[in-house]
This record gives sequence, C-alpha cells and structure tokens, in this order.
Amino acid sequence: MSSRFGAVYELVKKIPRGRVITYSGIARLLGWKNGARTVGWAMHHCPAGRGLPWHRVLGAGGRILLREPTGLLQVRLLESEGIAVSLGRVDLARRNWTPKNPHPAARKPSRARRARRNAIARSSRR
DNA sequence: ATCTTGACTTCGG
DNA sequence: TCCGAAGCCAAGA
Repeated sequence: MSSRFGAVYELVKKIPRGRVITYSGIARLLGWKNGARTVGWAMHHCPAGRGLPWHRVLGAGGRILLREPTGLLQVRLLESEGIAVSLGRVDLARRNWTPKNPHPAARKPSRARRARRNAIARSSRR
C-alpha cells in the first residue's frame, strides 16, 4: 500500500475506544484540503486483521455510510464500546475525537466556514 | 497522460 | 428529511 494511506491508518489506530472521527476530519488532520473521499478510498482498502478500529470512522455529521452487511457490523462494534447509534448516526458533539498534536498543515476553519458547519450540525441534530 | 472508481461532502430542491 | 448533482482526490488500469 502506498505511503499516503499509511498515514491514514496510523491516525485511525490512535482513535481511543468510545470516540469517533469523520473522513473529512482525518483528511483535515493530515493537511489534505478536500481529501475526505481519498480517506474513504484508503479505508476501503483497509488492511484486515490488524486490529484497526475502522468502525470509529464515520461520515459527516456522524452518519454511518457503509452499506449492508458491513454497516450493521459497524453499528454493532460501536455499540459494543458504548457509543449510541440512533437513526444511523452518532452524536458527534459528544463523541468526536481530536488528537493533541495534529498535523502542522491542519488549518483552523475560517469564521464563515465555522458558522456554516454549526448551522449544519444544528439541522442534523433536529 | 487519461479515465474510472469509491467506506466523501455540500448544496439546492 | 431525503435525493440528485456537482466538486474533489488519489490509486489503478
């Protein structure tokens, strides 16, 4: 597998039990501007049997994006570590994880972007 | 170099 | 809330 994907796996490996992160979140931490889709690609090729907590990676808004039957497995794994999943989504506000030392290239979102994200979070919580 | 393929995200209706 | 379209990115062929 290529080097870039390795970085994704390294990060995923650090997600603690009971916490989750999103594809875009990973991309941001790695300094990739719009690499969410690429992270998804990496996860699709996720090396099996290596104890990677792949189930802690969710779509924007804490949504479960995987199709059956894998999606069901993911929900089971999440619930098995105390993470509630209702209507196919997890409460990101409470469960989202951020490492202490993110990649230096990771930028803080602009004020406008932050406002927009909040609006989205609000509507999806509805 | 070009095209396809996703475990993606956001916006508009 | 749900759906489709468009934008994006890197790996593979």
